[in-house]
Amino acid sequence: MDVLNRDQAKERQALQDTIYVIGGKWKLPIINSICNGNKRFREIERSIPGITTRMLSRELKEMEINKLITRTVTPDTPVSVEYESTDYCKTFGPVIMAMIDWGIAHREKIKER
Amino acid sequence: MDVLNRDQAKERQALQDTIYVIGGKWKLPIINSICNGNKRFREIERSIPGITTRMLSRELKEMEINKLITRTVTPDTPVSVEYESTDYCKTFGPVIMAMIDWGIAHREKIKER
DNA sequence: TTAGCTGGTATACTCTGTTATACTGGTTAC
DNA sequence: GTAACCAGTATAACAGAGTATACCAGCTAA
Repeated sequence: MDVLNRDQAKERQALQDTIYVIGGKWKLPIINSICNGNKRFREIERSIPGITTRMLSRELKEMEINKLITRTVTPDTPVSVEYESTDYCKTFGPVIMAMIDWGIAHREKIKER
Repeated sequence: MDVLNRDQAKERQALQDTIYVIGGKWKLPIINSICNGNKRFREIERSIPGITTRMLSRELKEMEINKLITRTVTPDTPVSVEYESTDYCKTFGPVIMAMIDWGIAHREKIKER
């Protein structure tokens, strides 16, 4: 395999790795919501119309395991739970921004017709 | 809804639009492969280990319908089929690059441990 | 002539992401 | 006391993305 093909394979691998981590319908919207300052479960839920409590619960758990977010329980009355994005999570910033830009341009393009 | 929230809703919508268009396991790797100069069916197939002819065939059809790629048949003997990315498809460049960058950094990070 | 390339299609199946709906236990407000 | 909020869990079912395997017709090089 020559240098060019080695790079292509590496890039394909990297692309597929990323898809593996943030694939699915909800992970990026959740990350985006939390990065926008939403901390509470119901707050995040409301910020993403269509998501169910079950999906949100599952995704948050998985993302906590993968160190993308932290879950902090404050045992006051009433108990409050706060989710926050880790620095690692914030490295998705450029990916999310690129996708937002594309989505906005896409809508503009459709509107034009 | 105030200005800030309107923006958040717009960004979330754009993000979800993009996920809708390029979601799934194979679309971005296929786009990337074609943008890297692979034109022939088997060539693309070989460049993406693990993909089946069925998935590749299905995705290529859908992407052709959505004007992301063109399919050109040259009726020589033997018949040759060439796929090429459209300019519209190339607008995914920044998204793909951001994801490749993330994937590479992700591997580096894992290697470190 | 037989093996292997091309560009796919056909059939059947699995799997899991996703949805739908209901429910819990504790707290606060009216 | 009852309605509504919080942070979820439980159960069941579904749809479709993805896999596995075989096969086709036409061509070609050994």
